[in-house]
Amino acid sequence: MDEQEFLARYDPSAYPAVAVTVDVVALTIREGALHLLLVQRGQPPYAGHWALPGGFVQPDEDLATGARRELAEETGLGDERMRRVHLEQLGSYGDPGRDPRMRIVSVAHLAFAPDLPDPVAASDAAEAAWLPVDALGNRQLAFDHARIIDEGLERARAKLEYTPLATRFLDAEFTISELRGVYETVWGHPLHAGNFHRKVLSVPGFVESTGATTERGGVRGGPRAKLYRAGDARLLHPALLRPAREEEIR
Amino acid sequence: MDEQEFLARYDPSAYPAVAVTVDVVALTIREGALHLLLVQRGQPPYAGHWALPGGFVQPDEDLATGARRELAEETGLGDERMRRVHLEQLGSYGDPGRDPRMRIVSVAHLAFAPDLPDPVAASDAAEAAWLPVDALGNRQLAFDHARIIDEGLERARAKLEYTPLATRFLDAEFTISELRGVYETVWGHPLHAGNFHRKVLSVPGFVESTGATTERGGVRGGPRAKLYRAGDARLLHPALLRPAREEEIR
DNA sequence: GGAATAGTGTCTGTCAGACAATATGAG
DNA sequence: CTCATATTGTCTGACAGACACTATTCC
Repeated sequence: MDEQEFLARYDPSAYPAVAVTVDVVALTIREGALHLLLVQRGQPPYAGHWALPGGFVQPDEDLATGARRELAEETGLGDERMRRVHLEQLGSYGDPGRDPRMRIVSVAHLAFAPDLPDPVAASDAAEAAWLPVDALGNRQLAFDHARIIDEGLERARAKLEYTPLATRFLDAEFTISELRGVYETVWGHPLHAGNFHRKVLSVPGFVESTGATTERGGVRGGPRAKLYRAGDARLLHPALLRPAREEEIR
Repeated sequence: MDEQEFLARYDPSAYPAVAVTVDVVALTIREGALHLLLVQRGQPPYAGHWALPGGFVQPDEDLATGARRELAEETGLGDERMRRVHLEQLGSYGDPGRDPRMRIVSVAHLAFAPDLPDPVAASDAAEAAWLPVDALGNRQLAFDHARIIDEGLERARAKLEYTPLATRFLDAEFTISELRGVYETVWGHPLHAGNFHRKVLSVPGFVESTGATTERGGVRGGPRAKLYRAGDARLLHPALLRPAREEEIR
């Protein structure tokens, strides 16, 4: 039996029935707080609970494309603004019983977006919104999405250390202070302005100057800040490390 | 319609037909060279090509359990020795067309194992073997497994930097030189013995002394080395960084 | 004895973090 | 003018990497 013949005889239904979905942990920063895109489910299971945007992967699309499509549908963004969104695979979640309907393996993705307009609820959701991640504790999350979100947040914090992806939370041009704000928001504690400034400029390819400055100083005074855009580095070297986290080591 | 009723009416076959497999990039060190567990396929598609060990995820097991099961089947290891094997999820690969039979999403895993006996070929494979990763170039790899292996190797190199997982390539007790050998093998270049020694001992929780030493010195002379076992750290702090890789940054 | 290895000591350049200083612009 | 902020400078301790040295053991 050669390959052609084998394929002709192949019966897909002979294998365990599994469905594959793509879910997206989409993060943005609004008013100095980290926000997460969630949809309120309109249908069982978990009707009324908040859940990650996502859905079944379509036959003709790869996983990343599926995640990007789901995110675009939920945010209502056009191609242009979607292009500034960073998207990467986070991990797959496939415990039996994580979905009561059937065996569903979810391929979770992580997205970093600049401040975006309020989302539009898709057909299968009652509502969609950017919610502050610090206030998720009292919300009922569907499936194992609380765990996926936790792992997404930790991945995001780690990624800021050794990649220039913090710039993806900002518009194309930004000041060093705005960039510092991203780090402070995602990491959850203040950074020393002077040291941060010097460090960012010393990492090759992190940011490049536009030559321009802001139109005005800060709301409460201060000189106009120079504007920068993202550089061409894919990795930060040396990395911008978070202060030691003794509790996470053991 | 409540949740119960909804679930009773739910029709799994209404969703796109996808199969989910787990594949394993299993690494070990033999004779100072990094080796990878591969099986030679006995059936189409890609009959005769080398492939990662793996298979369909079973209805009652989660993804990590499936990967562990596939690895145990292929290596013939018992529970005891499997317990010393590190296994983590690497990523999912689901491009349409990556498998000519049907839409298959593969959840790849990465495993670190101490030197293990030669594998036994499972039923669906003509042969199974630990092959040196440096000599994979001239072998035909099935599906997109070459890419998965590349990403597994890069993940392995990165993991040695900030986790103590290098110890998983060794037996329970090891010398600092053996540990250095793991780093040199995985990273592919020599390290300074003295500096490595001091660094390893200075990282809290990386290794702990057993109080014992080796029975004899090295084959070509030298004093007996102290023996260590893995410590309780989950992360290395400060990390053991690879020398700067200028080419990987941009 | 000769050679290789384990383990320790020392020095230097780099860098992170603390702190200080200066300059600019909002109110 | 007063204050907050942007940006640059200085200092100190930690650490990585280069190099050197001693002790131990194999052949």
